[in-house]
Amino acid sequence: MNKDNLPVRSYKGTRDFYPMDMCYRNWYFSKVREVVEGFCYEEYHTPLLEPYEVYAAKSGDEVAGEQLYCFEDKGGRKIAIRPELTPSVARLVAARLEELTFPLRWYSIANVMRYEKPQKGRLREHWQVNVDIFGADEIEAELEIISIISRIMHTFQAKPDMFRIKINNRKFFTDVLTDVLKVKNTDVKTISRIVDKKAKMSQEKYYDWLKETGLTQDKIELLDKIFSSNLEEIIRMIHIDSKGANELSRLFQLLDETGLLRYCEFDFSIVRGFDYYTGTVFEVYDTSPENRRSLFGGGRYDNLVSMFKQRNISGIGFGLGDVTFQHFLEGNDLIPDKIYKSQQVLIARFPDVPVSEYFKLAEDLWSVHVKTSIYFSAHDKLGKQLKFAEKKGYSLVIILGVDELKENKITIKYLDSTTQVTVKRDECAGKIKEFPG
RNA sequence: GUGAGUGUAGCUCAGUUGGUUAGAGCGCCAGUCUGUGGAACUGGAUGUCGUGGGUUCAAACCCCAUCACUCACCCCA
Repeated sequence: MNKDNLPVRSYKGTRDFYPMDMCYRNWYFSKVREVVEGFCYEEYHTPLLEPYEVYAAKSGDEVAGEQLYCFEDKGGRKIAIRPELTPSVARLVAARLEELTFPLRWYSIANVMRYEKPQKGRLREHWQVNVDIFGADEIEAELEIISIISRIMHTFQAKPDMFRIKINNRKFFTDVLTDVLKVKNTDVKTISRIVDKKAKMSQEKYYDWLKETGLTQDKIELLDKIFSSNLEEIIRMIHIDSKGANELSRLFQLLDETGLLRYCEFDFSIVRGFDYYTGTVFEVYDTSPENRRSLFGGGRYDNLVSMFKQRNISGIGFGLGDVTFQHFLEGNDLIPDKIYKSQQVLIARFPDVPVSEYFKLAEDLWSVHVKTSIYFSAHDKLGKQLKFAEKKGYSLVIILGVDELKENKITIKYLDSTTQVTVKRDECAGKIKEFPG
């Protein structure tokens, strides 16, 4: 082994997709695509690179700062690799604001990168399905998004007890904090950060942190009471007319009426990291403790398009990450074997038959869309060629030796059994088409 | 960036209180079998024991450093 050889591993936190991995990925994406296109969503695609400023303003400190891959291009422009898709799609919408017909239903499947320490369910590069609605202020847009999520889960045969859609509302959260807890507007963000982490830290640490922000003991107790209350009870605690409360109760009413409520629950601790969310926020969790990270995350954002244009258009959408979702599917044994596609026909070679004969045969099959390849070495023994075919996952081997050539026949050998059949050359394609799969 | 764990054949791993030539299973290659695969049997190849230093008569094993990977924290899909 040469020490000077380059490493074969992919860059830290990124994955190579070998053919087998692509079988899975294509299967997974095509199922998601089928669902969102069923809801009349249109696909778009944006560049991997965006101007740095697109993320600097709205994405949240951590993602825009530490986790952003950014550099100067040769012209001295500050460039970032996208850490998420939402600002890009907002840019697309803003650029054609005047000519687009709203509301828009758009989706994209693309890779994003964040500079972080790789661990279970979190890599530096992952593939994300991004689904958004632009220009629909109605709560029905929320309903549609939740409906798409549940249908995606249903498409993968996920049972209701395998996942939970946890819903909150940023406006509601702020109203509760400022009205019920009398927290200053400027402290809402700090407290939302702490609340966001509540589930992942110890009780003591949680209380200590809250105290540091200036929350008194009775306020902390009140916050605990809020967490142990259901949505109706919290709404009753508010004295002002809360738009967020109205949105939430209307949404849950609709979820109930449409039967989607069994997948959903109100969760006051869901606030989400991105600064741009303004209304409904939600995350989807695997109920298995083995896979603790959120599968989907999203919400409503009112001010993202206005970053690019004076006029504003509201948006709501979600991202679905492939890494955690794969863990979800594996953990629940929801990946069928049949997604790993096999090859179809291998044409075996004999040294005393000219290769042009084999090409003629192959062309007959290619022309009727039978996946076919010709063995390269004419001198390998038939046994070796069959072993190769079996290992590679071919279903059929065509045998055309001097005997068959003389009689203008070929032999089709079925690899999943021990049977074979000899037919006339011009019946070959038809016979193979009869073979299932 | 902080903390913990793991690094031995292509893969999964064993390797005793430090003791001669480094082990297994799977996989790979060849043969038994010159026009018939999966099974069986026989044989074969493959290791800077992550890297560098130290302790010792002697290191895969002990110590230090370093790198890589994994997990957790932070943040997020």
